[in-house]
Amino acid sequence: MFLNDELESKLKLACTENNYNCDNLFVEFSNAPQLADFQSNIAFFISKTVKLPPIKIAEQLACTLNSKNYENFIFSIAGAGFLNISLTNIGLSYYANKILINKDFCVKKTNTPKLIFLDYGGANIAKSLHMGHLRSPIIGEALNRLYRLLGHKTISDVHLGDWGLQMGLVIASLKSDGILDYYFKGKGNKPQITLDMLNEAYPKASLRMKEDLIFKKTAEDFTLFIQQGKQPYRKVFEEIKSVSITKIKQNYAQLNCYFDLWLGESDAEPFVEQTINIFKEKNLTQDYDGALIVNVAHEGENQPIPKKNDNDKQLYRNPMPPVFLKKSNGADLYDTSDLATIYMRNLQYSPDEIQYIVDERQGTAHFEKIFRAAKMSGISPENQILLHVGYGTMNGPDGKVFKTRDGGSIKLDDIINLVKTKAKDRLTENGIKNDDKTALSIGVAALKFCDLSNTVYKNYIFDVEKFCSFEGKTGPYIQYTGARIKSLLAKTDELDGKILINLNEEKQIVLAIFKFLDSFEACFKNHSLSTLCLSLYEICSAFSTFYNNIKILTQQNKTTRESYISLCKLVLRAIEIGLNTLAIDLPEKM
RNA sequence: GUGCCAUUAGCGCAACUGGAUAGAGCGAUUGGCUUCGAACCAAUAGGUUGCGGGUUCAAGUCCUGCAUGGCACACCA
Repeated sequence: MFLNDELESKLKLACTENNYNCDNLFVEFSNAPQLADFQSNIAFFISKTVKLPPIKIAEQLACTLNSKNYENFIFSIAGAGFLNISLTNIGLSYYANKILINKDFCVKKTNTPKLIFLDYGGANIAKSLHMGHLRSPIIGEALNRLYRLLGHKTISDVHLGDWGLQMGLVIASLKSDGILDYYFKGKGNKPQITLDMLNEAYPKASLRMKEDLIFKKTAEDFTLFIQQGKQPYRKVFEEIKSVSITKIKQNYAQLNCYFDLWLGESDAEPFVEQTINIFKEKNLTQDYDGALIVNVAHEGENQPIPKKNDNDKQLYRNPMPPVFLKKSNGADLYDTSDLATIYMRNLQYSPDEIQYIVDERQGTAHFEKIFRAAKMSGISPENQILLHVGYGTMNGPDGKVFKTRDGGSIKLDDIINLVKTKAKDRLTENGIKNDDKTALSIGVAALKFCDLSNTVYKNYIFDVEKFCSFEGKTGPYIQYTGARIKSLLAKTDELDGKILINLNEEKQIVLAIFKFLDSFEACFKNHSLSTLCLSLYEICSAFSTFYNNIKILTQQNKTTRESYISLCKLVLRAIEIGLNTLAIDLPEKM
């Protein structure tokens, strides 16, 4: 916590003076805010080793502490043995000013900066982005910014899905429709491959594959040909890739998501052979019906369960399937490219940590085995952290993965247009001169804040209404508070004054800012932005109360007026830092 | 079948290492714009934290059993 070091050292001193052991000493925000601002439960711990009731111990500590006459704090006791700490107005004012003039807003930087490699986005080439692609870039971008704010270095890679069977499927489908005659038969003019063609081809091919085994085989062959660099397959692949990337970049930019690297699975291809050789040299590979596998199961894992009927699928106790380095037809797989990618990243950047922001469903089992394989082979050095930040699925009202009525998924473009239109209507309704950029930033704020407010690993119910709701605990409410402060500050040119806290309304703002500063650590630890979202809301809520009850610019007393204005600046700065971390814009007017 | 995750107010969600009377938001009811921006503020109602046992001074939180739901489980990504 922001005041932890200071309060804990005071408490430690008091413990020492009373000859108490101060293990387990920590200070937290009060659970009974009507009684105090902070609390410590140290007396409960001390009473385990000392034969005294906790309340007596708390009393002694409070007495010792109060005898020091600290001007910023008052200590008291309550309940069974809580040691309560309140800030005086002098204390509140002191810290408010300290934060205001600090260039980092007193955001605690890390003592051990790391190089963190982030893998998020994960769009697929030849497939337009849909609802299922929302969370990874939103969460990834926010984590990226959080890490940098805390003093870490980061590299972000969009890691496009451009290397699997999907590519073979799309090309096989386009070819059978005659679109690729120029490449395959040398007939006609070079075709302009469009996004619409790709969007149509993939689902069609995907369906066809399930019934048409010859087509499936063709697609698998094509996939292999692309991977082998055979023409014209490779050329068509490159063509499709460049068409897709343009569109994907646009989509991500609308969400304020940017990447240092625009690499894909295919970029690890030059490292595949070396990667596989490492496994072979260490005798980690096995042959499995012509496929090349690595067994990563530990003792007792992946035990086959006897089948009831011969036709049943083989199931396993404590499932932990092997890593597949090569298919029996010689093609590479998801596993192969992920391992080669780790090898490549370590060769080029050797990060301290690699984080994958990937859907829990497709990630949990997969990354566990990939990480095991990477450690077994030494592709990932022992001290490198490999982490899968798995996020929950967006479910429909039935609790299952969200599907539209026709069984499909909503396109990302449609979602963005929806929230943007809704925001635009609202701007017009309020008589504010508006442009597409502002409308987009408000709509996207609603969407992103809604998503980031949820605990990252939990599934949540996708609700269109909620995604574009602008009132209450929402992104636009935060933006609105910021815009209102900006507009107010534009009306005055008074110099900054010292913040002097007197009113409860002011106190609540400062306490909310303490919580805000505290939230970064929790977010870092949990790889989740929900605590930051909440504390940002609490600042805005406290400010709105203040704003409604107190007249700022017309305040007669100059010192008080200047203090109010500085308090506004303090809040605005918090909003700016918070929204910037979440990668949400702050419009001038809305 | 095996494993992982979830279950908290009408709804969708919070609750920091186990701490005090489980919290805001939406929705509902009510009040507040002649005053710095009403995407706002204030107030009221709303709970046996899925069920049972256990550990503890203290359990939504830890352990255990059960119920319900979701997800994953061999050459898709």
